[in-house]
Amino acid sequence: MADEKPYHHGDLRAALLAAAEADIAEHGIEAFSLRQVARRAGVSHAAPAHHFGDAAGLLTALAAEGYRQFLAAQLARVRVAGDGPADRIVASGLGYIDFAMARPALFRLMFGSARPDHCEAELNRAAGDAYRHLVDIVTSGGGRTMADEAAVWAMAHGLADLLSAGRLTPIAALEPAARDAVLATILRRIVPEKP
Amino acid sequence: MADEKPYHHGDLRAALLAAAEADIAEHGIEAFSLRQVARRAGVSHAAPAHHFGDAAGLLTALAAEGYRQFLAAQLARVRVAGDGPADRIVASGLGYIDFAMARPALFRLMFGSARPDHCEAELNRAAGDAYRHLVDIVTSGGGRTMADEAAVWAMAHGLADLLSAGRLTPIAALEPAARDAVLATILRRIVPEKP
DNA sequence: TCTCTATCTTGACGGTGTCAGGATGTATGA
DNA sequence: TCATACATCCTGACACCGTCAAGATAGAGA
Repeated sequence: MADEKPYHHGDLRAALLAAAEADIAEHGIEAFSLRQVARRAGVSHAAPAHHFGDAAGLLTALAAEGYRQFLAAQLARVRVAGDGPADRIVASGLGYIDFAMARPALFRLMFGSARPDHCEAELNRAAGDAYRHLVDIVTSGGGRTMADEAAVWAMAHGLADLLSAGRLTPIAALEPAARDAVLATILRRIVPEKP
Repeated sequence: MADEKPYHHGDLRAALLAAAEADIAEHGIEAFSLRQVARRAGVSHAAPAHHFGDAAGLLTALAAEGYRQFLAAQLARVRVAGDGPADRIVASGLGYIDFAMARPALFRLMFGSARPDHCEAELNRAAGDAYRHLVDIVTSGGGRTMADEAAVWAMAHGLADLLSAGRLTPIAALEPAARDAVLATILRRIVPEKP
């Protein structure tokens, strides 16, 4: 009790991040408003500045958290996939697409927006971790060249971006199991040939 | 002469479109400002409203023009490509990527922004023309299934999006001829097999 | 020449991000 | 215990933004 309106929020930082993601999920990144997010979290319009500096700081922190969950989505798929190197590449691609379809606004913030500061240390590290996972998966799957890596990344990213943007509707309309099957077939096409 | 500051601009509509593209190319779509564009074109802050209604109207018209040039970039590559069906698919993909790398801000406006009204008639038609070209190229290249179409589109789009965003730097750093060779190799991997 | 209309300007309104300075709790240390 | 220091949050102000209404200007047609 006694929590009707405590002066100190408790965990305002986390609340603001959650409010920001809800806001961009509802209205899109273009309509993002720091004051709107503050209202949603029930604090004054200048409260976010103390935790994030400015609007770019909040979106940067949100994108960094996004990259961590993005990597987790890929690892979750890999964990339940077969042991073959091709299976792991396909599974990782499906995780890539899972995340993009489940959190389209966050995905666009990470890959299609200039508002986060992509040079900031925490965001850079989170994005680097995800990239290193990609390289590991591809090289352990027999990939040798720069083209192998680019092909796998671009295929997963292209499917994820188009699907999360509401294109490729015939595939997006499939039920999950059938959709996974089609996407796995496509992803398997560009798995580097075993030597 | 007598053009020091004519009250009537002459072709303000075209001037505003050019100013808008220059603006988003310099500062990104997120920093787009209608007043800034008006200043760049040398007119008052409310002048754009007469031609485009509001900011979304201007960006919608700009995106529609972008789709026309996007299709033209693909056709230009196809025109100088070999006659084989696979050659035409690869050429179209290279044109897709050409456009994204040459006009990254415009590409993002078209594919990664919710500010244009993607339901508006002119934009919808221009985007539909580009999509129909894709389907034509794929089906004439032996594609039969929904997966064939999605695979070609996603591969070209993934490469284009990543390259235009400054990722895949090892490929972006190559000189044009070498880059084309690498990209063509990647694109050829997903060309549907001849029956 | 006179009027009509498209074009552009001016001025105002509410909303936004950011900054400075003040208010309010919480923790520290005598 | 209590006073001081600090982190946290609020209030108020400023310039900028998009949009609307109303007025000024120029060219076109009668």
